[in-house]
Amino acid sequence: MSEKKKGNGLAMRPFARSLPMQLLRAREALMQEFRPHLRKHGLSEQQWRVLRALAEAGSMDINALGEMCQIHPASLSRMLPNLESEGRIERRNDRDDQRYIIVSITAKGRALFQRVAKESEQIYASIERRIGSSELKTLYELLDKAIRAAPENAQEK
Amino acid sequence: MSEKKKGNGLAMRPFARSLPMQLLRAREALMQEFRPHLRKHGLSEQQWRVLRALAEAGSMDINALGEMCQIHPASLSRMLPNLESEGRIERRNDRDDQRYIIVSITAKGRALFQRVAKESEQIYASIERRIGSSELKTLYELLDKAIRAAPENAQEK
DNA sequence: GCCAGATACTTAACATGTTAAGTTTATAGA
DNA sequence: TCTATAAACTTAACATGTTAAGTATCTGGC
Repeated sequence: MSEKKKGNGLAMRPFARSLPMQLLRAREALMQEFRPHLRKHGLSEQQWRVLRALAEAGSMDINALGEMCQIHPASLSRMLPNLESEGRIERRNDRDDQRYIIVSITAKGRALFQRVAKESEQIYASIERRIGSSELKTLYELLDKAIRAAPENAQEK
Repeated sequence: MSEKKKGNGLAMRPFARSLPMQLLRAREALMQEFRPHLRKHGLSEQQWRVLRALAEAGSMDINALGEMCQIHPASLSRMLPNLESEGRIERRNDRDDQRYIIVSITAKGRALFQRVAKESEQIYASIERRIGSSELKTLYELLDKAIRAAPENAQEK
């Protein structure tokens, strides 16, 4: 309103051109479609990520699971006892190094995963149709590039 | 290991091709660079979004602020009293409709915004160099498309 | 073998995300 | 005007995000 003309008077690009913000917006827009579906199965977004990671990659220690799910080990320490008491995962100490906790998915957990996966894929297919298969591929490539562009993403260590 | 060959035996595309997951990964990778910077100024990621939104768009009611910042009104109800007691924002009731709370940034808040904005832009410029200006532009376009592809993003209502 | 430092995880404290219920104010219709 | 409904916000409860501190275990050097 009372800005002269020197850019926007803000010394900063507009909020809509904040990459973290747009990534958040895009993610929230997508999750709006998935959340009710997960909720119907009694799963939080984070619990679903854990089941999915374990179903795909097998048993893992806490740090590896956290990296794969993008969930902090401290959060996992709180979540995993619940998932375990519900019989969806198991935890055991590593034989050779007692510091490590090895987490794995149970048969019950895998059965749940299969059910949820089926419906999730349908939602995903719908999203892919709307965005376009080619654009989606490009989007993945650019996201990968942005991830790799980070200073030290500590992929392995 | 013991999978036959039917895809990956998972009835689901790999985790790395989950769009919400890659959006989260990319966002986390970027925020790793911004968070220490914000922290240095005593701002949480969410507090910074609020200041930025108010600096850019002027005063707003809670719902509009929540939409712009992607922060739930319930979370804002908890955050805003803190920002207000620190003298960074102000709240007042709408004259014509007492249900609305109008939030605005103070001079002190704006001064803080300007300081943080300056450094943020430098970090952002570094990221833009690494990703590439052209790719970044394409990335924004695809993110916009993904956001618009959502069923009903309730932009206005 | 012993000890300092590193590693993996847990716990605690506080902020925020998420949902549901509650409160206040406004609006529309009888 | 009165009342039912809706809208905007708040509060509460619980899960998760985030950081720092704490515990147990391991590793390497003496």
